[in-house]
Amino acid sequence: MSGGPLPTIHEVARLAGVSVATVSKTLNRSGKVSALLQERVNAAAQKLGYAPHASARSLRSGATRILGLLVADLANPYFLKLVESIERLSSAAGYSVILCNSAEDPEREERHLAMLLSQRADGAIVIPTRRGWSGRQAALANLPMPGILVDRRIEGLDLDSVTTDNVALGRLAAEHLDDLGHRRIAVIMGSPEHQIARHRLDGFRSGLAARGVTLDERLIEKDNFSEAAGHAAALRLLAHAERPTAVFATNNHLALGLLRAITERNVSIPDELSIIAVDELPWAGLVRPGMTVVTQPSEAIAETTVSTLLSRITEGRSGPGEDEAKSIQLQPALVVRGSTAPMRK
Amino acid sequence: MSGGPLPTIHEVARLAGVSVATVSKTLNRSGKVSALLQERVNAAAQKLGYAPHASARSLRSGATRILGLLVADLANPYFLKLVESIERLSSAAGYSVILCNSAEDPEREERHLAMLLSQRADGAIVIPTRRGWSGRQAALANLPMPGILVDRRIEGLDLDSVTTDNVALGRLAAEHLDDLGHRRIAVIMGSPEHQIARHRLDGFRSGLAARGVTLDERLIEKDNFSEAAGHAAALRLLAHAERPTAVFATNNHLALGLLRAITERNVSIPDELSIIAVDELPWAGLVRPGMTVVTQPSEAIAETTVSTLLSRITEGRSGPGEDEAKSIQLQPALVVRGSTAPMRK
DNA sequence: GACGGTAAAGAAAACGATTTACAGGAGGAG
DNA sequence: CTCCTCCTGTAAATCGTTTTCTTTACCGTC
Repeated sequence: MSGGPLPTIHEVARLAGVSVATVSKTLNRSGKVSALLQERVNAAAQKLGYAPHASARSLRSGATRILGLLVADLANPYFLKLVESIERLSSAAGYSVILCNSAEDPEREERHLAMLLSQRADGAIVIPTRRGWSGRQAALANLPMPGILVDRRIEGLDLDSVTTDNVALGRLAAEHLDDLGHRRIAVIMGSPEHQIARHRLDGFRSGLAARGVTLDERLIEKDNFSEAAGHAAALRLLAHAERPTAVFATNNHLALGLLRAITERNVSIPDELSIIAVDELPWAGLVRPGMTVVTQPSEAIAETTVSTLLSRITEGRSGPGEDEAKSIQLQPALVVRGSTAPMRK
Repeated sequence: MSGGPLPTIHEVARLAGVSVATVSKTLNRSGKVSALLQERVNAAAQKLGYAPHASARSLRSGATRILGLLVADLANPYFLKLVESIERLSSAAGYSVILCNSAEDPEREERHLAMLLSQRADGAIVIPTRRGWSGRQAALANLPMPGILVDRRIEGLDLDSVTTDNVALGRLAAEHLDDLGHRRIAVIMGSPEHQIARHRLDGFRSGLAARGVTLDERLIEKDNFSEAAGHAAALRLLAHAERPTAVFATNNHLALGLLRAITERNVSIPDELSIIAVDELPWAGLVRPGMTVVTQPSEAIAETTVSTLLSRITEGRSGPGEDEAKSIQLQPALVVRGSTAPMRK
């Protein structure tokens, strides 16, 4: 917060006694410059505290080295983890990240996309909002820069995507509970309109079916993804005539609601009830026996996302054969802790 | 991810049958353009899907409409809340936000600052790392754009800052516990080298002193800010010969550790022990009687930060009288829930 | 009818970098 | 000695805007 105008490449050139072209070549390690002049140029740049003007550079070169990161919901701790990893990886690769939060609002999402277009970001990483994509796929499909979808896919949109294999995730949870001998199993699934919830439930159901266990449809609680919904669903389940011996909560908000109901009703975990949830959470340590969870590979997802996007950017969609959108699915993992236990005979 | 090169202002001008200057004036609502031509220009821009090239615009106009947001630790939920609010407010004011996470690493912080300088961000919002500022204040002081510090201040640095009044925060907690009649009170303070922790403790101590209560120095637990440190400190306090009747945890990681210890030792809250912490937390609902907390006014802090920075940007540090850095402190609030109760006689 | 004033539109000069195309000099071959 | 070829370094064009400065046209007034 001081100092006059910043030095330009001309002043560096003058101080070093060379032309601006030589300065540019030296700083970008492109073209041939003798060692002597390189020395002089670097010294001059250092002395003046020269920082190249990114706008001027991008205007001429056509690349901004900026990535747009458009997140559906920053408050979601899982997305936050993705944001953190993506920022770190992009930054390490020399890209800056413009962060946008759409807060599940399609209108904000659209405004942010327009802004990223104006900024001529070199690429866009998008966790799309849940709804409002019916007529708007064009907005993403027509993006003039490479784009990639994370965590959520959009049906009928020809764009790279990286997601968790949510069917496998459901199956993993199912197999664990079956291994422990549970038969009366409940699921708090969230909104049935949401693709991810459906996949997790499908995987869970088919996982049980493969072991010869049928999921009781009356023990599937459907509503939305809020903590309140999870709480209400859990209370209904606990009031059942034949109380389930295990519960699978398909999302962390739901799990939080479930835990609250359990605390209020003084249900003992895992003696009276086994519970399994999705994703590690900061407060997991609070839950006494430790939460058994199925985790999404967030770091791997971030890595795959960034590297896939960057190669699209550098390759410039050249080969006409390799041009199809990739749908990458990564595998979840089971982490067993104390909140699940063998069913008592 | 398609379409050829983006249309430029020249193509809009040609389609509308006017000069580029007229297009520019129309789109920026500056200068005089007849209604007829405005109509034609807007129609042409619309039809071509024209989006002005931000780099070209900034190069000429000198303003990027970009703010840098450099955060010491994205994983901290309190900072996350600030990030969320700052992004929303900036976006509403027409600014894009480049997000940088230094992860408490001074080196990353420095690299990010250099990047923001190169990008010619119009302003920088910085939550500085805890350490490593001894010799580096210059890096911030010499920033050529307006900058503002949030949450943490740096001694001897002439820069605007917005923080919580942490002395008041400590006092608020003290008065509440005194109102309830507690006398044997413990504090888990975190690192004594950290200014914020010291302020909170000072406020707490003087708040008690003003009521004629002396804080027992042996009940002040000092270490670092980790969950593990909070846990260890809590175990020591619970093992005390004369166990305290109330505990103040000055930070959310510490509170988490405290809660874990309490759960493990089966201490009943608030019957055996009253606890008070800092900041609302997503998992607060899990704690049975509800957490009594002193909250920092995060939304107000974000608002003040953004508006102060934006006015510095637009006013361009003109008036030589009003030029001094402002240190703004905002007031915390007490939220009483079930985790604190009157001391039993 | 000449003149001045005003408003609207356009021509052209920046902004600060990259990049292309060219110039100059050294060195070697014929 | 001349010609050709590298090899460095430079001049100048260019990217897409904004902005300044002219130009043009129109109108009312004397």
